[in-house]
Amino acid sequence: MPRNKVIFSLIENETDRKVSYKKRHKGFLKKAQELMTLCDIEMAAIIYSPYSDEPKVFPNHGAAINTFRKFKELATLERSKNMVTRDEFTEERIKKLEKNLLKLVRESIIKNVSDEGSTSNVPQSRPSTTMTYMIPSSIIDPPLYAPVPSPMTPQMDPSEEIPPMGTLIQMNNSQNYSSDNPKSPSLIELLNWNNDDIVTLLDDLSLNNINDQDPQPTNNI
Amino acid sequence: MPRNKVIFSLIENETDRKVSYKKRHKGFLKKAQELMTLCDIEMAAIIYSPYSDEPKVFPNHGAAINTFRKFKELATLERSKNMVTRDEFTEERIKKLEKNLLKLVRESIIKNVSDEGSTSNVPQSRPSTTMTYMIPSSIIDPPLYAPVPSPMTPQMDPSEEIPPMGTLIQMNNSQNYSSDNPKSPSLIELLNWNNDDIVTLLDDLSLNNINDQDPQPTNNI
DNA sequence: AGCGCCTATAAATAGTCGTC
DNA sequence: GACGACTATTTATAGGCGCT
Repeated sequence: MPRNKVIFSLIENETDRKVSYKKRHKGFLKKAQELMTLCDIEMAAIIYSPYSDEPKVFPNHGAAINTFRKFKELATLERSKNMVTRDEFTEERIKKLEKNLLKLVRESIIKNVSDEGSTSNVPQSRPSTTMTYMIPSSIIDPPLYAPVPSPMTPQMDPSEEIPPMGTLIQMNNSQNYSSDNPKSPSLIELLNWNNDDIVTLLDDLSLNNINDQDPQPTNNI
Repeated sequence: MPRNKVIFSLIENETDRKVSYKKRHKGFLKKAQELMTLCDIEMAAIIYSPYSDEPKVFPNHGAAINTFRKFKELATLERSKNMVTRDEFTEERIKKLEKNLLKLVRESIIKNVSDEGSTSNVPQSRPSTTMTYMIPSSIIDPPLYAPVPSPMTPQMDPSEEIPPMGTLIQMNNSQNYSSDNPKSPSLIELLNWNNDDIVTLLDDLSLNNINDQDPQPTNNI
């Protein structure tokens, strides 16, 4: 800008460009610092350049992170980048967990009935214990109110979509079970899980650095 | 800076401060634009001020998001803000799932043994099926190689830390089980889960917006 | 108080030169 | 070629003024 007026386009000469970058980078940071200090505002900046291995983060790492946090579209950014909120993930997990546990319990029962006495999965040097265990029929014969497959059905198609427990399936023979018929209990109920169990199962304390403050009013978002 | 030299501290007078902010804000963005264009670098900035409801995002929303993505400490930021990567979440889920399933299976067995014949959880109008089910002793008596609690132990302390299946516990009596002793099978193995089952259980296609590119080489990080 | 405009002046910096 | 220092200039902008 001195000597010659600046041309607002890429500096073609690589050497000149680097020199200019270094000068302007320094000036830019100074301007940023002035703006921040003189006017008492919050700001952050990142500069990636070919001239440094690390990005320049203004005003510093921690402050920049705090500022980025406030960027209200950050959640959208993360969702599209292989990240989800804990609540979203947890909800999906519960559904999937219940569905798959149901399937696995069924398969496991079928397998153990047909292979009765087999302990191939258990170390031979360890004794096995045979216990009589009440299997609620709703686990074996779901979906409730739907045609009951034989327990000896060889193997369920893994790709088969199993409706969630508790879902009422419209019967083919249109026989109507009225509302006095109890609803199928969910697998979670059958396993005597309560809400605390679920929370315990899905909550991970090691990931909780709980400092959700957002103390600032929305007037400067 | 003209007329009077600038004093590098907060402008106390509120009116002057706002005027100065407006001028400097404009100048700052111009400097940023020049730096970006003349030197061909990638950068982004956010400015929160009391003088605008929306933060000023430079150079624009989408570009800023892309730049923030590159900020390599973003994962740390998210972890502390109730967000985790899918892999981190999945790994923790597997551990927690196995641990809690183990506990629940134990409790369920204990409950059903002591309340044998009870079908309180099952609709009375539906028949129950009693099946003989081989319970591997390692489910009942874990941790394997550790002191074995009585199956009739009333109720496990929910806060009790259960070592992951497959972890070898050093015995108190120092009796050494050499390596020819089979390793405790994991609960997942006992349930006849294979890797595909795990993936199915934990993978959620609806959350996969797979666009993991990172096409840029690391020279401008 | 909040503007837009003006202007004098402080700051920023492109180009140059000399060293390594 | 990459710096460091040194200008000569261009830019940025504080303070003023007038208007609303």
